[in-house]
Amino acid sequence: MKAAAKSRTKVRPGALLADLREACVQAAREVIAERGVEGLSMRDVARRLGISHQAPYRHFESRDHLLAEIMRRCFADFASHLDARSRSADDREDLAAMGEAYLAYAAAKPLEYRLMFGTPWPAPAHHAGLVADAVHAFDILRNNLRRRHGDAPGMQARADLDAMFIWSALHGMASITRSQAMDCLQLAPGVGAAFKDYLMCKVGAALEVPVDPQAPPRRKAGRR
Amino acid sequence: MKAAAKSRTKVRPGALLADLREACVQAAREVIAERGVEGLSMRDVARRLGISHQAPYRHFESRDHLLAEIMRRCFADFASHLDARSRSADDREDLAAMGEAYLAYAAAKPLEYRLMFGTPWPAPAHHAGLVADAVHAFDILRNNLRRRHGDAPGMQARADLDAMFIWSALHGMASITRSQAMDCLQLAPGVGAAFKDYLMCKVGAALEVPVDPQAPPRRKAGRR
DNA sequence: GCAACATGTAGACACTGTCAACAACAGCCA
DNA sequence: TGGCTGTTGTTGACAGTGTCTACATGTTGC
Repeated sequence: MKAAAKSRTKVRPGALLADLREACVQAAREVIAERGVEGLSMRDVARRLGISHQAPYRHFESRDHLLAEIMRRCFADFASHLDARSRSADDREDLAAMGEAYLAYAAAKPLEYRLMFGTPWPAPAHHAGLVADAVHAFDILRNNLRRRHGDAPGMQARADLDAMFIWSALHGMASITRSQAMDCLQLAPGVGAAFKDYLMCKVGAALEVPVDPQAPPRRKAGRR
Repeated sequence: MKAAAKSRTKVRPGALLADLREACVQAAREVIAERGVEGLSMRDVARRLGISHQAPYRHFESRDHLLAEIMRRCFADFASHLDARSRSADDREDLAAMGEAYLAYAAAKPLEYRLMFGTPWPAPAHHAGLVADAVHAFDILRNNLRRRHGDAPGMQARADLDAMFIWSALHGMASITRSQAMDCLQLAPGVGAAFKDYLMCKVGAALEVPVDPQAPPRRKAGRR
């Protein structure tokens, strides 16, 4: 044990820092995978690595700082996952691919998804360069819609509204699916399987319909 | 102190149980309101009530059981809030009123909303009659849509799909708004204010559009 | 009156995050 | 070569947590 640490430091000074920091992050991700975010404990991380309970504090100011670092990586991973979607020249097809990629990520990595979008951000997250990756992911969506809506005045707001609408539907579906609430609702047969495609269709259709946000629909006959 | 307790038990045996149980729930809700769900602690509840740290355990098996009881009340409160919406004979108007009520509740009681829909349910929640209230709230929405779609075969599934779509959009918006993620995104001016009405319009429009969930839109020209 | 029961208290245990003091070691400079 | 300084890791504390056990007290039913 001690000899191993010694040889490590002899071979490459400073490597121990990087190694242990990285090892902490990996161990923490394992803990989260096994017991969820709430089950993450600094002492458990240290125990898994066979180091003292205070060693991780040399690399992370607090538990929340460790969590923020993990969240940062999740956002970067998520953004690059969206970037790696199958591209299409057609903006509508590209948008659909984005939606599929979003939901696929949420389904494949539910813990990471919940970490990013389902838990309140710890305070250190706001100072960890984490927001940049989050905004980058959103901009992938936003830029697609800005291309569609053009640069006319007011159209940027329209694009942002569409982006927020799409994000709401996707995030809502991802959250609801993850929560397994559907198991309690005794839905009609086939609903669970068809849910995703149905939602994507509805969202796509909603984007094609011209909307005047000032006038609530079918309140009065006048169209404007 | 002791005299008060004595007189209480003298007046009505068993009242002390109900009193303290109720007091625990109220104190716990205060803690949650002040420090969030994560900050809820049995010992803190006891301290606020001036009782020993073990007294609450006479009325709640564990912290999670206390939390489940609070969640149960939240769901009942939420369901009755939806029931108390301004009724309308027109199903579409009624649906809109439901959506407004849903979002109003999420905005007015963000902590309760997060407790119900944003945190993983503690194990005791599944055995606390809590699901019934949750399903009741969902049925308010589902019944509206079943009226609209009729009883033809397959139409129940369609109604459930619409319900899930609507819930996704509403829940997504509520979550995103609550997370204050919009503050980071540098949205175009007015987007924040218009978001809710825009989303409601889009959802309403999407419900009017006929959708064939089998065929992804604009993949091929053939409509069926 | 007495036994059974419900309720509340006190003390312990293992666990947590985090602070403070200490030890080992690297690199730097005289 | 030797000492100084800063980094890294260890050890030991402290206050906080949920929960188990043992105990006290007061009420109810026979």
